[in-house]
Amino acid sequence: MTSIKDVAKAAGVSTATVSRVLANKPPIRPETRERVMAAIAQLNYRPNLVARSLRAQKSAKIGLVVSDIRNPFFTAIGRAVEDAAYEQGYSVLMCNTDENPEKEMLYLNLLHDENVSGIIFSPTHQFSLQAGDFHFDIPTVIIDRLVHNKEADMVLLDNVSAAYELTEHLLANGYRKIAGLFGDASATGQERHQGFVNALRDHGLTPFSAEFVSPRIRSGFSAATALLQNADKPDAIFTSNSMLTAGVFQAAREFKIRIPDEFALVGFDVTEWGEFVDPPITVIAQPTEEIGRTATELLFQRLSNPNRSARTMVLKGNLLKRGSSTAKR
Amino acid sequence: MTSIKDVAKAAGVSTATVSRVLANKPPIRPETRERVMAAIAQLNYRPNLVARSLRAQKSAKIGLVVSDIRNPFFTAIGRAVEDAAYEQGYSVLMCNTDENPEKEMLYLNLLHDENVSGIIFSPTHQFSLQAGDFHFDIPTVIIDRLVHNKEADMVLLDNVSAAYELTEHLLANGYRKIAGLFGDASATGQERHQGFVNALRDHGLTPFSAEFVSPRIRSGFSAATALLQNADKPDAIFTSNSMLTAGVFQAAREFKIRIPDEFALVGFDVTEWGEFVDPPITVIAQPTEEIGRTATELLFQRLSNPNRSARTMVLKGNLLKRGSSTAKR
DNA sequence: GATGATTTTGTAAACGATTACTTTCCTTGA
DNA sequence: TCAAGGAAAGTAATCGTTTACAAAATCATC
Repeated sequence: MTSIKDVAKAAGVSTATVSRVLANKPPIRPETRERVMAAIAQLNYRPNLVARSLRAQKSAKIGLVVSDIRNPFFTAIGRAVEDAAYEQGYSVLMCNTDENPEKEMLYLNLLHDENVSGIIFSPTHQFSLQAGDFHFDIPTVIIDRLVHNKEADMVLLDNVSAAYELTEHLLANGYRKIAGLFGDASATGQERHQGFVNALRDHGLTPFSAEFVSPRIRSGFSAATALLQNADKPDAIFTSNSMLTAGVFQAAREFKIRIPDEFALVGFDVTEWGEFVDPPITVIAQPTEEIGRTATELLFQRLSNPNRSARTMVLKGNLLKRGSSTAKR
Repeated sequence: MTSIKDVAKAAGVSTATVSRVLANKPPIRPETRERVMAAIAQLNYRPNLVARSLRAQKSAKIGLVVSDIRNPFFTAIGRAVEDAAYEQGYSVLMCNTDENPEKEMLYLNLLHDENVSGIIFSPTHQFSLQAGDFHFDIPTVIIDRLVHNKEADMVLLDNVSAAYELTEHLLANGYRKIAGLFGDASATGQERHQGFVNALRDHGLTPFSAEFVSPRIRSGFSAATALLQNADKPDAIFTSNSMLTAGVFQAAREFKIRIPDEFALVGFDVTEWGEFVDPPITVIAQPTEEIGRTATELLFQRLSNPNRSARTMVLKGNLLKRGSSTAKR
């Protein structure tokens, strides 16, 4: 392992000089600088980031803590964060919590111990409940899920409006008996429920039904099965996340119930399958790319200005009207 | 920041003793040990991993270098690697190369500079070509793509057999005019082409056509469009990766060509959309979970025994026969 | 050419852990 | 009671950087 000492020796200067050349910190005589550069090139020297991080008490790394990277929503965000970080010369440590508060705490500690400069974090429901008491000693941007904490920046979707708009779309297309399925693992489901109920209320209606279930395909499948096998069926199903949408879709196929002829289906988040199936599914598209990028930028802003007061950015979803919810006949 | 010195002072011992307690390294008098533990708990002390890593010249981190984490194949592998690493107390640094050799080199260097203990790595095509000359100074496990290098362990799919089996399935179901579309970005496409050709040859046939194109949906779409609008059409299309499969599927839908009535479609890799569309797509399922886990285990084996000679594990794909390739009528 | 100001470089102390090597403290046996 | 030997704890060097501070070199001015 060649270290800065070797370079210093080879160039006939002190380690301090080498360090200054590396950091491009004047004053350095051009001549010396060249001598050092030559030695670096010749020895193929690369600075040791660990040592640098120890000395500087920080590192060019940020942590990304999400529930599961296999969720396409988080995959997309992860990618956007990585790209934005890369542009600034930072790298990303990805952590999956599986909605498990213990794993979450473990990773938060790990990131701390690794001297990461900042954290982008989608907290579990349990964390959100106590977030007010939590002290973030590392700059942190919360994404996707609202928490009440003065210290952290946030990037969120306007879930209430998005759900409202999605519900209104169903109403505009003539659907009236609308059932709602909402995830129970985060506050997101509750906000979307709120928008759903608001829209119906503003049109003088009440939900055909509204259930909170665990955000998994299986739960969506069972709930839909129950709804659709009843004599009194809904004419539309509103789902608050793509797992539930998938479950409902599978139930429809299993029981050969045609969409949208027998019932309309709408949900959240762009997925590949949702575009490829026939009919494709109407959804609220979250601007994942923008969320990831914005969160990362917010983080870098805070890194360069630690005293700036916390900001919350609320982004709008984008309604993609597709075949699963065409006008009722 | 509380350091080991603070703990030592609080417990009335030297830093060496604290370190020994932490590492659980006898000899330590039970009484002292307890005093130290108490101080640790009271000060809420957490060892600084950066300092530890600098001193030990290694870290409990491994790097994962893949082309794009948004590719479901790599997402699944990433998740499996993370889980396996987590069990050993390791964390994972994920890097996307976008098939770009420069980015790849940059990340390989970064991982080196971060003192990662090992690397799991899916190399670009360009890297593979020169891999023989490359010296891995960090234990490395290559996945997905064959390279010729004595130093690295490898976990691969038996692509030739898998493609052979997939082609035979088409033949068994009565298809004869089979076109092949293969990715040109890695050796994987070539191996699958090999299996494809072998199977046809062993049945006295030749490909209806065989093209190497860039592994993107768009390429699949154009290639399929050209194939299907010709007067002399294939009765089946074999694709070597899921991007191409998607492109072909979209082309079929765009031009209202029915699968499998007008042509059968088969490919590689499990995707959500491939299961959800009607008919679902016949594919070779790669054991992603197993690939990730095996690679990680191989890495840990090497970490504990650096002299062990390099191993290559070849895993079998699993043919999932589905609606897109039912017997020809 | 001496003086002081300015530019350039070097010295050495951190950062927070680990660990070879010493030192101190007990036991034990004669 | 003392010596020897082992157990327990301490001292200080080390990992590879960065950076106050000190020192040296350079330059301009009179």
